[in-house]
Amino acid sequence: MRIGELSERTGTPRRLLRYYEEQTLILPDRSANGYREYDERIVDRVMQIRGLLDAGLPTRIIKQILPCLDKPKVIHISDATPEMIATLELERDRMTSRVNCLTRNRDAIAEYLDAVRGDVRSAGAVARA
Amino acid sequence: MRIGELSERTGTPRRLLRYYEEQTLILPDRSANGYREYDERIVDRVMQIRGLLDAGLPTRIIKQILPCLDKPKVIHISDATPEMIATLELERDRMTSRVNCLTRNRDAIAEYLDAVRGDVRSAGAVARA
DNA sequence: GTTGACCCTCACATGGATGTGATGGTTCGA
DNA sequence: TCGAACCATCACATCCATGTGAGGGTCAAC
Repeated sequence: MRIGELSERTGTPRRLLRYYEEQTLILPDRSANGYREYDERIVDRVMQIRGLLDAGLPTRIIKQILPCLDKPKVIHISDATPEMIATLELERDRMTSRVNCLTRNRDAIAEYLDAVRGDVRSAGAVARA
Repeated sequence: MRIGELSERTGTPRRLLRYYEEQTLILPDRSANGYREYDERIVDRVMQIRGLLDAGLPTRIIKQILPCLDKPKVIHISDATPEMIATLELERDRMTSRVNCLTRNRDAIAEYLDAVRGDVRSAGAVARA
């Protein structure tokens, strides 16, 4: 597919698809006329990129973790340098921290919303508690 | 405490503490000489802000969700406008998405790391699975 | 063969979080 | 009283993800 379709299917501006390519997160090939040609699988990858970006990871990090998320993992095991592994461990832990932080705060928001949605009497009861 | 101590205790540059104040995420009072004076509780709050920022939330949103995370929730229930509630619900869902995305990818990284750390035979076994 | 809808490559702009430094006031101990 | 170590404001700089648009090819349909 070409960039327009990918853009629509992923809800991602073309500009960003080109940007992700520039950051070497994706690597479309080109048809004779120079148009980018995207593989079907790239759809999922773009979604993943967006999700991670939205979760606060910079493209530099995403670029490093993407390769080890591909299903046939073993291919990439060979070229795992010690620094690479250290980076991944660190990033894994950072992601865990993020998950914890987000979960904690989301639960608090949910709890608040539940309280607000509850009728006034129950809210008053909470107030007196 | 003054800004220097808060900075050290939270690992946050002074610059950013002032920035968060400018964004009205925190509201220190001032001593006679104009120095910012921070309450003990602000330490946790700053950590929370940093965590949320790191998880990809903009200060604008953080500002909205912080009030409903304070323990005596009920105080803020009264001034909950419908738009406010809608915003919170949306943000709660966005946070859930982020948690899912992060968890998924973190688990994949962890799995990869386990595979890399494991000996070659077990990696081969995974490959054949 | 022209038009419209695609695509390309620049390149400059913006917004948000952060860095850095200039300039100057306050406090406190040597 | 002087100097170090705080603090203040202000302003400009940077990085990164994104927006926007100019100037120009490609191609299919009419």
